[in-house]
Amino acid sequence: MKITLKDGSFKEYASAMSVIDIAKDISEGLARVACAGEVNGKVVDLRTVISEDASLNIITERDEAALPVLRHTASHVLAEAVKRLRPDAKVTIGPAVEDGFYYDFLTDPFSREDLDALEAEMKKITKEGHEISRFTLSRDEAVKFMKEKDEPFKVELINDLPEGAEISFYDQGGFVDLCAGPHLMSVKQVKNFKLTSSSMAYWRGDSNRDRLQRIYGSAFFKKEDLEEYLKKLEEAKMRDHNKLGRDMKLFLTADVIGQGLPLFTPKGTKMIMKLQRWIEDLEDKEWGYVRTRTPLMAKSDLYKISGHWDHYMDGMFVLNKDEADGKEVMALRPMTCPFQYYVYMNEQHSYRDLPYRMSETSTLFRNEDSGEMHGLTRVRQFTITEAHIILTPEQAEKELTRCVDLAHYVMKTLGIDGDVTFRLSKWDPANKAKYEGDENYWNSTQDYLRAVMKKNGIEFTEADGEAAFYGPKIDIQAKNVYGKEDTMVTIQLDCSSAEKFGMTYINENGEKVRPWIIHRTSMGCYERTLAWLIEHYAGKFPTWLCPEQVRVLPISEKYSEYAEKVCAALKAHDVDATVDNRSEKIGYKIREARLDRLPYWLVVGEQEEAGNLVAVSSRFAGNEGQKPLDDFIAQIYDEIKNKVIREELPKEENK
RNA sequence: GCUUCCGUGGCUCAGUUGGUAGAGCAACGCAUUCGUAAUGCGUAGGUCGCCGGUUCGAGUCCGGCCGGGAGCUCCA
Repeated sequence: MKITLKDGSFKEYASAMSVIDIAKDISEGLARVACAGEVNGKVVDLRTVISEDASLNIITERDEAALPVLRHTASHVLAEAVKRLRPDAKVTIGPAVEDGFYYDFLTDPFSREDLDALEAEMKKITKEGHEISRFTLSRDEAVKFMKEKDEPFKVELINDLPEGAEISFYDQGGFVDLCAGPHLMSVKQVKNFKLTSSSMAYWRGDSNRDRLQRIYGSAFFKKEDLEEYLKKLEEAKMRDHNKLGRDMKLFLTADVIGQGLPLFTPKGTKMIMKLQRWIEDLEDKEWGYVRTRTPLMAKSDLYKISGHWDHYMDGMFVLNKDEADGKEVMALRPMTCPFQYYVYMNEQHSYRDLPYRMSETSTLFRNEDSGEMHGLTRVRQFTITEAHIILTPEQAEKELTRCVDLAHYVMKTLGIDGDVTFRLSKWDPANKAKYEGDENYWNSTQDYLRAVMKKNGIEFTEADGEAAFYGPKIDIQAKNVYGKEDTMVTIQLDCSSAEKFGMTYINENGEKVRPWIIHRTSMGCYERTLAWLIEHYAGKFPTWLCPEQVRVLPISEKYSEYAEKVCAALKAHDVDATVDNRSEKIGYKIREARLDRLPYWLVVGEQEEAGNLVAVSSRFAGNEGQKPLDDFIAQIYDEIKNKVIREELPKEENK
């Protein structure tokens, strides 16, 4: 048998039966993840390899594939610890996930103290250092085995496995768990782990079934890696827009106003206005959009045509629902689509006019469940640069590409293009009632979007059940500091709404035909984009986006007149500048300017006033020394105009 | 909507077994007029998220509501 190692070398062994010995052999020199190997690209337990001519890679702890094995084993150690401290707890499943693992139990909630106690127990278990052995049972035997252990969830899992399947178990010296593997050779190898949090989860994700307690944790081979991971978690919390954005006085919420209804301060508003003015000009001047302004609400009749009444009722704020006093039933709009369609239909269109690109800075209302709201990323009212492009089917491919290009340009300019992933959001064939149109419609539109992305060389994932009810989407996804994913930009293909609304254009043969529609955003809603920017830059935004770009710091009140003059000159060049005129020492003013994350601050005193100079300091270069005022104005004007993203000084130098 | 944790002055927090609120920073005032990360002194600021209950007495115990976090579910 040939064993190939990651370094390219390989060893010949006489018998497949000795594969465990092989693993142990290798483990002494190279590997600690000794019972996991890769056969034909799949990570398996070496003990399952029986073929004489299998060629496999032994996974070493240096391999990425090793971490899930470690973490999965850690989850079994956790399960054993829980069973020791709470014998009545019922075990369910405990997989490795991105960055760690979890395990779900049917038991009472866990407090932080419980988690600490479990960690201590886990350490005890790993010190006991039992070997992990694997054995298999037939399905009937397995059911009997888990029934004896009184583990109903495991019994259910086993019953769902195909008949005749060989069911594997892992025994770590007393605690035995149903598991497909692979695992480490010994619990001894589980060393650097941490239980991070606990929460509730439903059995099989079904809110009608048992409520389980989930414990999250992570594990690493190296202590340094665990420490770095925990440090990263801490740092992530420091960047959390929901904390930082409030601290920086960009937005607030008020109990009496309600959940998911953020209020923007002058600073936060300034940032949003900068984004909005930029996007509107960009779309109109360079990408061929026209602008509309349509009502924030409409009669229910409109939503009945659009399909929202049937497919999106729960997500809407409905007014006069009971038609009291004979008042008409209205609803706040959850999207702009149908409104813009009526603008389109206000006149007759020729194929020569298409694509007709209508954009609107559009405020939308969505009645999210109370538990869904989060900071600025999930709110009940938000404003989005939403466009609907009416076009001929022949134009769709090119226009979809243009939409992707625009979104990409926007993200690149914001400096956040590296954070995103693309997703083809498809319907859910198992839940057809949620969607309009038949299988044919969905397959063809999904194929269309897939082809466009492939043609543009975009890497993407595909997800069922993420489509709009009227069509599939290209979604551009970004993760927040906690690793939770949100849609930033969406580009949707809709070949069905035109029919519902009776939209037409006149084709080359003079016939009235149905257009296709692209629903798209270029940046995502302003609230979510601001949140993303706060987290990406940890509040240290590129100069052009900063609500306060320059602060002029007179050394004493004697120079405040000159400071005001400098400030006025900056403002005349569209720079957001202020003067700190307080009678504080210069060191104090500088400290505050830094803590406020200002890109630039200008110290002015006797020398500067005499020479019409400013002493420039910045987040990017520290103390840049004295410059003529006009030079500085030219420099920052250019930086703002071109939306330059300057590199920050390293942390040590910039505290 | 569900589970769980949390809610003390603008911010960060302290407040011992229930005895009637305290610090630092910020703010404000006065002094200081200062050269690249904290000048000094003083003043003011809280019905302890809201409502109700237990108690002679509740920031502290109990219940409900509102709001915030994490996770689940949902997400056009």
